[in-house]
Amino acid sequence: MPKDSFYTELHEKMARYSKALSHPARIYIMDFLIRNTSKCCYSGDMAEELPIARSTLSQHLKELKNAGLIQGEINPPYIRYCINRDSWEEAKRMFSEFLNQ
Amino acid sequence: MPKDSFYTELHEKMARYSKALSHPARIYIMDFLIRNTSKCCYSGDMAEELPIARSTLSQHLKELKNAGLIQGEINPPYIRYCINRDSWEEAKRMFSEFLNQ
DNA sequence: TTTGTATTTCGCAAAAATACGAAATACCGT
DNA sequence: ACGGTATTTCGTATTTTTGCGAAATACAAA
Repeated sequence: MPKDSFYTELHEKMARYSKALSHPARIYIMDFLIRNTSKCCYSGDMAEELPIARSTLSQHLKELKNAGLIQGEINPPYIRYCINRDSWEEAKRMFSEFLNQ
Repeated sequence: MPKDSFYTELHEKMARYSKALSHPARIYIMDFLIRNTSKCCYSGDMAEELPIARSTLSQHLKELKNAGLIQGEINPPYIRYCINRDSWEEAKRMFSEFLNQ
């Protein structure tokens, strides 16, 4: 079913990525994951640094996951999060084209 | 008064710019303004293309203005909008650093 | 001074985002 | 089977965003 919208797929996608990054906690999380690609990044690692409840952090992680920017590798009871490289590359490309056109 | 927040100025700013771009209509507007730097860009020009009420468009313009991304040159009854080059350059720099770190 | 034009502001309603604590989940070690 | 641990989901409250039409604004032209 083709997207029934006035806006282009590109515009919708840009807006979706932007929205995912529109909260300082989520910027923090992405920053954390980017700077620690080698480390295991558990929810708890970030929860210790961030001044928000664990359930709230969990929601932010879910939103980033829904936007496709991150993924969680389940290893109960831990969940190791990391950047979704494909989406991240796409986001990079789109932002860079948009910003530098 | 120093910002009393856990997050850095940079993170706050990134989130603010992202939020400004978190709606397809606002992506559309920015795109329009970027592609028409030579033209006069009146609210009405965009209102004719966008499938939203003029008052709604006006609100989106206000948000982009509040985020510092655009500015309006008043020439009643017209208002000519354009990219705020300084902020735009800053946003470019910040996004590119963030995305490519 | 009245009329017209482009745009914004106001007032409101509906939807979405944000946040928390409590409860649920899912596995491990004992 | 029973706790212990890390994390998520649920229920709920508050705030913010989005959207519209009607009214207001501000100037130009007649």
